[in-house]
Order: sequence, then structure tokens, then C-alpha cells
Amino acid sequence: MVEPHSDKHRELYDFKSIEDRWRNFWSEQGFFRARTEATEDKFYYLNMFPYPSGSLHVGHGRNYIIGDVITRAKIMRGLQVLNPMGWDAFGLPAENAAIEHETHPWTFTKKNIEIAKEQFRNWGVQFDWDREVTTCLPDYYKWTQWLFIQLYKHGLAYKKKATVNYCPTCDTVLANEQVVGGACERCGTPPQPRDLKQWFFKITDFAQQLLDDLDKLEKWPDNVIKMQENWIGRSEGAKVVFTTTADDPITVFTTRPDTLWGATFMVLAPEHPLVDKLTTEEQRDAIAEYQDMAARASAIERMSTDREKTGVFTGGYAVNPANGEKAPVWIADYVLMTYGTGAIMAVPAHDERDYAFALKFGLPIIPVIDRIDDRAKAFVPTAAMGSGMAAALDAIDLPYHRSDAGVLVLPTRADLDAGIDAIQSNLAPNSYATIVGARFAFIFPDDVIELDSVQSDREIVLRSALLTGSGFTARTAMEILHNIEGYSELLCHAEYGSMVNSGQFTGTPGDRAKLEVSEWLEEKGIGRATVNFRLHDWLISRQRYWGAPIPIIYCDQCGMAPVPDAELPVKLPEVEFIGKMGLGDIPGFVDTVCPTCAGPARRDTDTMDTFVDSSWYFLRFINSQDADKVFDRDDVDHWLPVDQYVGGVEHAILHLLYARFITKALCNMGHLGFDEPFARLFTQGMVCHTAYRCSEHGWLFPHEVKDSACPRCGKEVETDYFSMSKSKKNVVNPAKIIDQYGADTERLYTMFMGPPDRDIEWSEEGIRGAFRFLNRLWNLIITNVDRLADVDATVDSGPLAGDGAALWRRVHRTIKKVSEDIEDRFSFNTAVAAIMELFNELSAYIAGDEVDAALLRQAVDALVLILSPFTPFICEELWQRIGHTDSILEQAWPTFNASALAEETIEVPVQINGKVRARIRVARATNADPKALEAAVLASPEVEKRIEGKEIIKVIAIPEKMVSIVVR
RNA sequence: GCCGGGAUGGCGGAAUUGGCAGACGCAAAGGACUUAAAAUCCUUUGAGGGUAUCCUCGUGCGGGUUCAAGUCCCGCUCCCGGCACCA
Repeated sequence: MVEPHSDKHRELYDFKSIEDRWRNFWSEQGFFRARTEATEDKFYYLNMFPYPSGSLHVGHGRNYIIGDVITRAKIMRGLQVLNPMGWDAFGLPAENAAIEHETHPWTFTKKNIEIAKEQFRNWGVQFDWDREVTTCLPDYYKWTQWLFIQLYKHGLAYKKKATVNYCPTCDTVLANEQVVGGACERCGTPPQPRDLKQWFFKITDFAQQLLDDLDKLEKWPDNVIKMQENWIGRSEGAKVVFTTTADDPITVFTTRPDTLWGATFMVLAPEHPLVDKLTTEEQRDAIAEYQDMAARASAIERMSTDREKTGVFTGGYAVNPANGEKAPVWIADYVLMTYGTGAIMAVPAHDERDYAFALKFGLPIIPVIDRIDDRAKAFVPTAAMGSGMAAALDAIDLPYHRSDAGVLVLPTRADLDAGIDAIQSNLAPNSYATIVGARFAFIFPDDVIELDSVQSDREIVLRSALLTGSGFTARTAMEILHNIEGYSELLCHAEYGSMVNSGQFTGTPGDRAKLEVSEWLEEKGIGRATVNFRLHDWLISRQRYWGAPIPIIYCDQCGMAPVPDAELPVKLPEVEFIGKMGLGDIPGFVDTVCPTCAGPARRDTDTMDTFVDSSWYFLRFINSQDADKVFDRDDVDHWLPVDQYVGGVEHAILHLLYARFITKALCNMGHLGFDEPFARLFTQGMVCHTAYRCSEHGWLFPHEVKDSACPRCGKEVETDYFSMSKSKKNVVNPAKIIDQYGADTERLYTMFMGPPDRDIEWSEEGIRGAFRFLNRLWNLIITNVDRLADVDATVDSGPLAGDGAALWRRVHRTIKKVSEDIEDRFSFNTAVAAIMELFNELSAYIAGDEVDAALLRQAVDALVLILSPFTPFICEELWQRIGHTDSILEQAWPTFNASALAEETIEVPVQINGKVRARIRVARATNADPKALEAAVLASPEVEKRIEGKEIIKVIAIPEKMVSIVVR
């Protein structure tokens, strides 16, 4: 380490005064003000804008510091950078806070915005504040309403009935997130379902496009792409129409039209509209009771997947169009009204759920798809073993298991006939055996009955009952088989095998079956191939105050009409205290005049989902100060798509899907020239911290816990890592860190602590490490300011040797690495590590005997420049101290000299029999040529010694990598 | 259940295209400075053995491919996330 001559007078790293000096500098200089009309290469960086809920913690900081690092580097690259910020300010928490404090939601929101802005300033995180948007202000939501009207005019916004959760105690509609554990989050009352007419956006029109265009998003994380795929949930199948005992037919969606012949019953969702018509008088009470229970159960919560199947027979029947069989119609809550048509054809032999249901309620199960693995099992109960059975089975040489209960034979498809023959001819009188898998049959002494139809199912049950006598309870053949040990895995499968027991389609191979049946359905006019999506239309109506009012007017004479553009925005009424009510409860709000006939009319009293506000804000930033139009088409086309979008993975589905949908919709309408809003997406991980919890008194602040005991009851507290949140009392306040160590230290540690896409634990020790590094950096440069004065940074690398040459190479290698890590790899932790390595080498070099002044200058300049995006305050200060007069942001990002990357002599590891045994230095030229490299290595004394007296089998020489020698 | 992602020293993590495992930082131990402590600086630090120059083992587990595997293939275990009775 350097021994500075004037140690006692050395200036200490006074981060407070340094950071105060530069805190306003960058924004005052306008470095972060993007010129909309600029023609240089642009870079639109965007962080997901926050909901202003209170002060931000160090975990939030991670998000914005990433953006600040990237944009500072891009500015130095000479790009026209746009990094705007705004507030996703509508929503429930503000409304709740307003209710709690008896203030207006805006009061709460405004205060939080001020706090957050000050926090950004303290972090040194810069935005183009001239473009700030706040979704709850009329100059923004005017355009949210404009967007609604555009969608309405293009048929993409429509009204229909939907169920909401209504809390009778609070006398208000609850948002889904207000229903916690099946009860109102505030009063604990179970909510009641209520049907209201509500607005929807027709996102399903874009389902296929939203799915297809995921392929375009090459620079999105795979997991987000997958989540969106799952959410859209495309599945290919067919719609099939079943006639019924009521007048109306039942239409079902199935992904397996090839299993139609096995559809032995139908199941409707309890709330399916046809239930009423199909229900017979005898069943009416039972059906009503079940419907009631289902309605309540769905409100209480989705139960786990593996709960027992329940359901009730309606008394009505449908007709299977494939084989004319009567299929009883049931209702059950495992069929969802919200997917497909709300009705299914149940194929119990090839669907686990239908199988369980059929078994429980005694409905016939007929296999119609062959096994693809050819496995089969035949069971002969001990009582059915005739005298010759054992010998006969031995004779055909099949594997079998014997137990007290009987013999379980394992034939393959080829042995089936021989096996059945052997069993049948050796059955004891009045007994039977069974076979399942590649073939389903009951083997009676005088007959073999295949389980191939509902009739044969009945016949089998009758004959078995006769032979068994009293105690026989099975209602179906499959029920008999289900009770035989060892059979269960062969009774139901969902593979695509050849069709069997399916009339003229029997024998159709599995890879064609779906298609051929679909075509046949279409020919017969009883169905057709259909694509179904899990994605539903987007319900945007909210019965709340704190949101953008839906700009629709209802007139008794003229019907429904949008508010004319000139009358936008429809402002939220300014009322003192809102409480739990919606707009309908505010006197005077609904009253308006009809835009068509000027007669009295009513306003829509709902507000829009806050996801609508955030589904287009990235467009508004381009022309946010334009009061006359939402955006300028040319400007928006130039600046978008967003080059880099960064935010939490919790928005991987809804926000990103809605933003993509709105972009596509606006593009279709001709408002935009692009149809994907975000070219590149990055989702950062959360910052976790220890949280303390007492089983009795809940979450505790760390300072409350002494000797891991609860301060109130003395009980031992549980500790675990959780992402920082106020409710878990484990947030780290950046103000405290900044006060103690400075913003640069927080920034450096935040970027250094781990890969940015992963969750990570905040560590107090880590912070001190970052602080120590900045102190070392400060001390080294400040104590060497004299040596740097008036030196030109142009290095003549020719005469450099030894440590000098090594440092020179390190400087250039580090520039390359840090550039790639920041701009391409999103690997800030390794960029910081590389800078630390450069610093360590620089320190050692300075402490040495010979110091090349130009090299020192170049190294220090480069170090300060490439570190500056991470720690802008200290770097800006040092930059001035070492004699520069311009701001760092006016400097070009340093470039590396390619010739500096390669060393003159390179150390080549030598493996002998797979283990590294030596390292040989060879010249660069030698290393480039495999032959020369091999020769040089074999000739080296160290290697010679190692392989002496051994036979060389093989030598692999890979230039730039290593040499591997195989000896014996 | 299905779909993603992950597992590397005491800890956070690095190894970018199959090529020297453990960069960088933290923590710990020893030393220097100090009356002392803190701060700072120096040294050591995957495990085991020889204690020198070196050898053996080692990236969740079990196999495999290869001159060479944290990295590729097959089969598991555990953890995290998403979806979940989706027909």
C-alpha cells in the first residue's frame, strides 16, 4: 500500500459534503433531459413506475440504481437517452389510507410522491422529470379515458354481466385482493356474489397474436415468456354438439375428440344455463342444493385439486352423436363455467378426473384408446384356479406373481390370445378371471366378454353378480377391476393411442385420430375443430372512487354513448372525505346531459382498473406535456419500442400482457407503427432481510428482539428471510445507510451483492465492504493527485514491461469487461468485481518502484470513468480533483485497445491424464499454432520430467486454452 | 399434477463457447500500528495428507459421454417461482 508523504494531513473521504456538492448538479446541467426531436441514436430506458405507497426501501433502490447505472453509461456512449419516471397513483391503498386518516387519497399520494422524489435525489438516481406523469391527475387520466373510448369505438370495450364480491357488512364491492382467505380483509365477513353489468376489454381478440408474438421477444426472460404462454393457455381440440332430452343441445369443448366413443356421461358446471332445463322434477331439489353449495364454495376459495369429486345427476340425458348411446347429464364443480363452454363430455377411461367421478357415482367406463406401451395384466383369483391352471400358465411361459388372493399374469400384446385361452380352459367352475391394459375383457368359462360398450358393461356386471352371489356391490365392470390389486395403473390413461371400440374409426392411429374425427364431426355438422384459450376478457370496471371514471353516458332515449372527446376528462368529483363509497354515492356526479339529444342522462359510476392506467403510460412519456393530444405518432414511432424495460417479476403476467394488448390494439387502429411495446425486458430479484416473528405477537422490528426473545412475552422468536416489506417489519431504510456510509456506498453494494435477477439477502457486513473500497479508492487517488497533474494519458505501450505492461493490459481488459457486463450481460456484480481487481493491481503498481506517469494517468482516468455509473458522486469529485474540468457525463465511455488484450507470453496449463500437472509459458505466436504449441510443451523440462518413461498415446493442443497429454 | 428456475468454501457469489473450480467481496484467525480499543495495513483461509517441491479428494445425489464436465446426456433428491379439477 502507498505510504503517503503527508499522511497526517491526508484528506479523508467526506462522503457527505461530496454528495451534497453533486446532488443537484446533473439535473441542473440537464444531462438527463431527452430531446424528443433528437435524431441521434436513441435509448429509451424504463423502470416500471411505482405505486407511491410510502418511503422506498433499499430493495426498491436496487431497481432504480440498475437503471441509473445503465443510463449513465449510455449517456457516455453518446446516445440520446430517455429515462422518465411517473406514478401509478390510482388504487386501493391510497383509498384505504384516506379512509383511515380521513383525508383525500390525493393528500396521501402527493406526500408519498414528494418523499420518493427526495429519495431518488438522495440516491443520485436521475430521471427526466420534465416528463413526469401521475396517473391520478386529470391531465393523465383524460387520456386513459380517451383510450377507453378508442377501444369502445373499435368494438374492443363492451359491457356484460359479471359476478363481484360484495361485503354486506362494509356495504361495498370488494376487489379480489380484498378477499383474503375467503373473507373481507377489513371485517372478516364472507363476501356474497353479486351480478353487475360491467365493462370488459376484448383482449381475447388478440389471444393468438399475443401468443405468436412472444417469439419476437427474444430478449425477454424465458420464464416470463412461459408464464405468458401458460396464462394465455391455448389448446387445440373440437367443439361437439350433443342433443339432449331438453330442447337445447349441449355444446362441449374437448381436446380429445378422438375419445368421443368413450363419452359415457356429460358434466355441466353447476351454474351452466342449461341445468335448469335438463333437470327433472325428482332431481330439482338435489340440484338446487348442490348449486347453492357450489356458489358458496367458490366464494370461500378454490379447494385443493385432489379433493373428493362431488356432483348431482340432473335426471336429463344427452345423446352421444358417435354411437347413439344415452349419456346421463350431471353437474359437478370440477367443471368450470369459465373455461371452454362450461360443459364437458366425460371420457372416464382417458381422463383422471372423469375416471374418479365415474367410479364414485357408478357410471360406465369404456376404453376407446389403445395403450401405446402394450402392457397388460390378467388376474385369476385363487378360487378360479382350476386344477390345470398352474401348469397351463407355466406352459405358455408368461411372467406372473402369485399371492394368497390369486395369480397376476403379465402378458404382452402378442401373448394375449394364448394367455386368455390358457386361463379360460382351466377356470374352476362358476368362476371368472379378468384382463386389463392392452385388452379389457372378462373371461368366463363359456365366453370372453370384451369391455367395449355400455351394453357389454351391463352384461359383465350381470354375469359377475350371478357368479359372485351375495356381497356383490359393483355397479360397473371398471369398478370390479378397480378393486383388484395391481390393476390400478392400467385402468385409465390419457395417451394418444390407436382408437378402439369406436365404430368405423377403430384402428385409426393416435397421430391422426384427432384430426380425422374433427373432420368427420364437421362433415356431419355436429362439431368442428376449435382452438380454446384460457385467457379471458379483461374486466376493467371497479366500483370504487380512486380511479379513472369510465367516460360513458346513459340516456333513456338514445342509449349508451361515449363522452365526446372535447368534454374529457370526466373529472373525479372533489369531495372532502370519501369513505367506502363509489362515484354513485356522490351527489350530483351521475347527472349529466346526453351528448346526442341533450336531454337528462346518467354517467357511468364505475372507475377503471389501475392496470388500464399502466397499460399505456410508456407512450405518454414521449409527449407528456402535450395538452392537445395523447402523443405524436412520429415521435412515438421513433422512441418506441422501449429499448430496456426493467421491473419486478410480479408483473410478468398481467401488466405486461395488458401493455402488449393495448399496444397491439392501438397499432391496429393506426395510432402506432409498432405492435410490441418492450424490446428487451429484465426482471430484477427482490432484496430479502431477516424478519422476526413471535407466534403470539406477530412481526417484530429487529431492534425489539433481544436474545432472540419477544419483548412482550419472552417467547423465542422465529426468524427467516423474506423480501422486504413494511408488514414484516424487515425493511432497511436507505436514509440510514446514506447517512452512515453515503449513497455511493449503497449503490455500489447494491450492484455488487449478487446477480440482479436473483433474490438476495441484504447484509450489513457487505455494506461496510463497499464503504471500505470507496475509502481505499479515495485515499489512493487523493494521495497521488500530485503525480497525475499535467500528465498526458497517452500511453506508449512499447517500452512497458513487467508490472507496467500487466497493468496496461488490465486497464484495457477491464474496460472491455465492464462495458459488456453493463450493456449486454446485465452482470453488474462481475463488473464491480473487475473494477476492484483493476484497483487492486493499480494500488500494487503505485506502491512499486517504477511508475510510468502516462500509464498511471490512463489507469486512474479509466478507473474513475468506468466506476462512475455505479458511484457517480465520488467519481465526479475525483474526476475534478485529478484535473478535469468537464463533468464525467460529458466524457466518452472509454474504449479498449484490442492489442492490449493479448499477452506476449501466455501461461498454458498442461494436463496429463486429465489432471493439470504443469503450467508452461509460451510466446503468443507459438500458442496460436497447435503444432508449435504441442512441440513447445513436450520440449519443456517440467513436462519431460513428468512423462519420462511413459508412452504418449495422444496429445491435444488447443490454442489459447490448454494442452492435454494422455500417457500410459 | 404441469411448466419454469436453482443447488458451487463458514457466507454472498465467480467461472460468458466443454478447457487451470472457488475471481471479487464478507466473515474468521494470526501479525503490524496503538497504553488500549476502533479504524487502517500485512499474512493465512475448500477438505485431508506430507508439512518443502507435492499428493488425494472436492461444484445436491447416482450413472454416462469425453483427452478434459460446475458446464453436455440419462435417472433421482431438495429448494424457489408460476399455473393448477383448464376438459
